Amino acid sequence: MPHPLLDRVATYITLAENEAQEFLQAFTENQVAKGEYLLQPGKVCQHIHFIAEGLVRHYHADEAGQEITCDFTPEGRFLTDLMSLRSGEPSQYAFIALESTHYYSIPRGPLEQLYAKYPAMETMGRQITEETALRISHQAQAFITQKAEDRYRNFVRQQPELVQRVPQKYVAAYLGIKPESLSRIRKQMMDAEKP
Amino acid sequence: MPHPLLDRVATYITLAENEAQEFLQAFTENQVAKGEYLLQPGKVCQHIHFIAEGLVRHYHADEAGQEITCDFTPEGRFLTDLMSLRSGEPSQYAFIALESTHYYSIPRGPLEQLYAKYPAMETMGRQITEETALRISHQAQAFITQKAEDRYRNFVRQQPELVQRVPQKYVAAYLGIKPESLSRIRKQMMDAEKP
DNA sequence: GCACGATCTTAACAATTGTCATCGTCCTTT
DNA sequence: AAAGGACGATGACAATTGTTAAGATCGTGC
Repeated sequence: MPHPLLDRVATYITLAENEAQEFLQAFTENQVAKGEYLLQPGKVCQHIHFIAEGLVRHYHADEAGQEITCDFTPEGRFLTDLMSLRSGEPSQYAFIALESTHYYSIPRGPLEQLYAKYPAMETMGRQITEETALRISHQAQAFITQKAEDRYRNFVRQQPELVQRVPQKYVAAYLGIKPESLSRIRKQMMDAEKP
Repeated sequence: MPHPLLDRVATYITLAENEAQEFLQAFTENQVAKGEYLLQPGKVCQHIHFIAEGLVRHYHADEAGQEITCDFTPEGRFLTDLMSLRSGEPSQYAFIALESTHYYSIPRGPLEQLYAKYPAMETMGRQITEETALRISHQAQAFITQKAEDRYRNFVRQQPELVQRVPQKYVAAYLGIKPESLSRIRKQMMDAEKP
């Protein structure tokens, strides 16, 4: 029987039926409504989550207490704060649902046990971490080399669904600009399209 | 006998003497002069490097063919392009020595063999990858939330040695601004200090 | 030592983005 | 239906950074 989490795992490694069951059983199944937290601000991140359905916004509060949206996780991707997970200290981030979200969670301890028992799973974990690092790295590149309009164009091109699903003020925060600036950029793009 | 690479490994895992020797023997020892490449542009990255002494600049060429400095690796840190290493495709990056650099390199194959033989080494590899991801993530955060002057202040505070060792035009590129802008920012900071 | 090129500084002006204030729309709640 | 609030659009002005050009300084090689 198909399962979104096992489908994703299958893209990395092949598990025997009993291994797949043991893997799944280490996870809990959860559901949050729009506006509810997967990780509350100031709490310790103790799980790795897999988003089966829905959309999550990552943010953190800077020194001035401002919310800074830094990423979105839609269905099909993993989600955690590696720093907090490893150190056990409170996370600097919060995860909040932009849509009703269905997800699976595994605590660090059981995950480490699976890693120890099945080295292939650790290999998978390392690959997922690497991919996350690459995603973040690519985003950082974009910030260094591109101006806001180019970042927005690329965001629209690379994740067109998200443009529809994410309120513009969060898109603006993700792009590192103010909502007014995003409005201005969108207008310029509209004007340029239809002279 | 102390060895910079084993010293670094010892901060993650404890190796038996024979394991340490097997680990070391999988590496080759290398030396490049200032201005020489550890990874030439357009080549496949086939190794993970450990910088024992020296300083390396990472850059990549964007669509317009411009060099974009994205990071520096001083002595004591690991260095690779995970994307190219994993895919076997040409790297989008180049690594070039800013100073005479002494380093150790291990190809992907032997590393994977070590991972398979000693799961603790894979654990270490995963941790190093996570740390790299966190470093990059933190840098991306800084770009989203801070203006250029703040990014420069933090760079000076966090890596004061590098400010001395890296030519300013590369610092500017790393900060995502033009050399002229960095000059202006430095002047403003000097003026503010000594009125 | 000298000359050359690379690097850094400085200044004026242009482009981009931020800030502030206002307005309209849509949605929710009553 | 009315009131209120969140969201987005718009415009004027300020702050930041880019662009261009010129000159100063430094190091390197001849």
